[in-house]
Amino acid sequence: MANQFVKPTEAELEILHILWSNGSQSVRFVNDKLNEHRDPSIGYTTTLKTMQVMNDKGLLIRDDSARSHIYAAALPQTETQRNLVNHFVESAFKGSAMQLVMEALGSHNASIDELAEIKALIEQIEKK
Amino acid sequence: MANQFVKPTEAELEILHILWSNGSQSVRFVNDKLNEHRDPSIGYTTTLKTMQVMNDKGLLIRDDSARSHIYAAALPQTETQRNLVNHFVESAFKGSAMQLVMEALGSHNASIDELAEIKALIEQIEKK
DNA sequence: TTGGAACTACGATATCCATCGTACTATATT
DNA sequence: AATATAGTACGATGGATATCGTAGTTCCAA
Repeated sequence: MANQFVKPTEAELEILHILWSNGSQSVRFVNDKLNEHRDPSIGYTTTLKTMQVMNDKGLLIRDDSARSHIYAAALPQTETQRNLVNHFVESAFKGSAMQLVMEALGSHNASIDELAEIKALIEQIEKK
Repeated sequence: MANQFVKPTEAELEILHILWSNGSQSVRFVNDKLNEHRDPSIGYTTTLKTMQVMNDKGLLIRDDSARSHIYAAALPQTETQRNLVNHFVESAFKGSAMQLVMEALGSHNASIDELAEIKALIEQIEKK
């Protein structure tokens, strides 16, 4: 049992999304991104503190060789999302992942291309 | 804006599952169910308190005409799950429900029947 | 070379969540 | 009737989360 999953909080997940999309970045960058579409805005030290906590939890990796520390997500996006889905399926759907799939398919708009992609994935699974 | 979604916590969701599966029940029943597969067990007053809070939040409806109060889930399971999926898609997948579908399809085992059911649903969506 | 801008560290706070203990009340048993 | 049993009400607590303020440090620019 190497990696025990640490579930990020909502605020932490937002920060992870920014780092996944933009690569390793400073607190300043992340805080600015967070506040791009937000009112009231989040204070700089709030973001700093959160990222320090995330570093302690092992969610982020910090490079403190320069004056301004640079943070990176410790796990890739897909792996974290897989863990989150596992947890969510358990708590909200009592383990029935397919029920979740049906719900997500049903009440959200899917494009033609997306539907085709999903059908392809299903057929690939069926071939096994 | 009639019904503002109240997101149940993990503990509350467990209680909701019990009420969805078993219909309206007393605190005693719910607490016993919760402890069926659990060690250490949860104290009776813990469950009582949680259900009282859920009643205040509007997650449960209480019939207190008898000495032992009877609680029911305020919303049906499917509606609550739809709200939870909406929230989850936003926070974990930045709104991309289809990415969630792919993830859930990919890393969980689906039976032949379930896959067929999903394909049928997709075709139904495509016909629109 | 010194004063301000930008950065980190960290303590403090308010709120929420899960949990429990105690006090009180109503019913059931002897 | 007296006592035990089972229920409700509710305050208290510990831990996590999100937030911010203050103190201290480093660097650059006038």
